[in-house]
Amino acid sequence: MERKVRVRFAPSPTGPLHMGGVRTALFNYLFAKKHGGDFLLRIEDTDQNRFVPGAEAYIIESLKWCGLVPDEGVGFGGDFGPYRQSERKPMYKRYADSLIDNGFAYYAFDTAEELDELRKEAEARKQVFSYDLHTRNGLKNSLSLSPEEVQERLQSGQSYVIRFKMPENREIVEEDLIRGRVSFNTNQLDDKVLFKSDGMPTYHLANVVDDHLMLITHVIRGEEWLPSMPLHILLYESLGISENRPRFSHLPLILKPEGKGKLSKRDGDKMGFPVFPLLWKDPETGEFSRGYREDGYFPEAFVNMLALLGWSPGTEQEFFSIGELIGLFDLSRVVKSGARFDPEKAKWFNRHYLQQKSPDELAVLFLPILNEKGINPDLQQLQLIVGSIKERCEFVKDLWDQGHYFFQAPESYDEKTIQKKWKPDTNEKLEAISELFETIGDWDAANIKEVFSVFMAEKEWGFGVVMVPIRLALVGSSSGPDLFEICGLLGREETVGRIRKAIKVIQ
RNA sequence: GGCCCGUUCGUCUAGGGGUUAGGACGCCAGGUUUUCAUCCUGGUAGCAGCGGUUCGAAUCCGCUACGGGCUACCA
Repeated sequence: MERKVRVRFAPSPTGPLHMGGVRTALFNYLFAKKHGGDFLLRIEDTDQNRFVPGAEAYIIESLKWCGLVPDEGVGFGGDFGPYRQSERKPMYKRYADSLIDNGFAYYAFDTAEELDELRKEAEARKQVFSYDLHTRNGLKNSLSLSPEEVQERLQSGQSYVIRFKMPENREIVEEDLIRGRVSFNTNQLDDKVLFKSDGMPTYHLANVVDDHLMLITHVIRGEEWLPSMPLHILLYESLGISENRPRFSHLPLILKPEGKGKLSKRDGDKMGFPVFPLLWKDPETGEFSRGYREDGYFPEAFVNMLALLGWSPGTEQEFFSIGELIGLFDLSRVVKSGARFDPEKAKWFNRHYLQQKSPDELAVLFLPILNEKGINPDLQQLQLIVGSIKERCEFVKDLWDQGHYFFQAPESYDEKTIQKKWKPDTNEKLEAISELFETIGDWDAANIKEVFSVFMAEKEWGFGVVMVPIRLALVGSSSGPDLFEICGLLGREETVGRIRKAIKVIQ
């Protein structure tokens, strides 16, 4: 019988979730939903030293914002809990003991200081110390020490770790669902710690045990885990649980927009883009890191952008709803090489999703920004304004930059435009136009344009010489939507008032 | 250093023995907008290098170079 697909996203609560982590969650989610399976959230908090308060809640909120809601996990219930590894602590020792009993693992009594010393010595000789089949017999462990001494140390409560005894000269070959055949020789691998002296398992043990217990069918994780895949495979084998063990897929990393290495928080700070989904306040330093949500990105845009970073459906389609992504997603189409992140393209995606929204929707999103400035516009009027300026915007907050003059008369006028377009007779012409405007019957864009055109034709004035000055009077600069539309939206009184004010102020 | 993974326009990618090597972002130009932005049209630009296999290689193989990851009682 085919097992139900079950995948997990398993972050550590050591800080805010990185956008690379969000992408890993996304690909897991897409894969699960594509196959009618389950998507779980497991919190891997086995390192008490690196625990950061608030990080877990941040992870959960980030997933929710992106619409990647787990079927099971911390905060979401489920039958395979607890889903926080710290709460599963008692389970792991049993597995570690079984490994010892069957000769696949051993106790090691070397202190962290002793090992540190060995590493330093090796470094001095331009070598790298490795706890492995070549060195383990010369170190303090249950392989090198007599059984009596091991018993004695154990009984006296001396602290120890449990290490995996890496077998000699075995070829571990695995078919990675993204990379294809990957192989390792165990002679190159070291004896990893599985169980720490504080009684907690390391990632390797906890990960394998939990994936087994939670019936995980596919492990989809970042490429940084590829080197430990043979260890994990051997662990399943040694634990006698390899029959239904998961298949592996290793995702390419997200790289810096420029320069070397993977994308880091620093890059965002330096180049002015968020690296995290949500705003984060470091509980220790109080330092803030910007988030996509607070920067004004729509979750659909963020998810769409992330989906295409390292994956492509093979068509020329660029915009996808989450439903389309689920339908199209395929691990074999994930790219193998690392992807440089392009903040410009992220903005482009947001522009697209903003343009897709109706003026009503945008007006609702814009309203809080206006309220904060003490402006309480009529909602219907606001929708009209938004409709005329939205195509110039990438973010909701751009609506203010593009349309502030609808709510506040300009305080100053663009100096360059004055120099270029404000001629000696401009004031005179604008006064004539003000008088004209006062006589117009229906004050709407089409009619204003009509009457204005007739007037201009009669006077034989060129449009260019008055259009820009009027715009300057109304807006303060030389950009914006159609001038008559602005006049219509502003209303007759405001329009004429602003023109007359400009006549007074300029020249 | 060792091990593993990778390499198509500046960037994200399609293409997996015979293609004018396709699309998107960016950039540039033209058109529209009597402004600016949008929008439309066009353009720019790429198979890392060298060997091999083959009638034929971006595509398969090898080497080199370059990039990335791992090499903790971190995940």
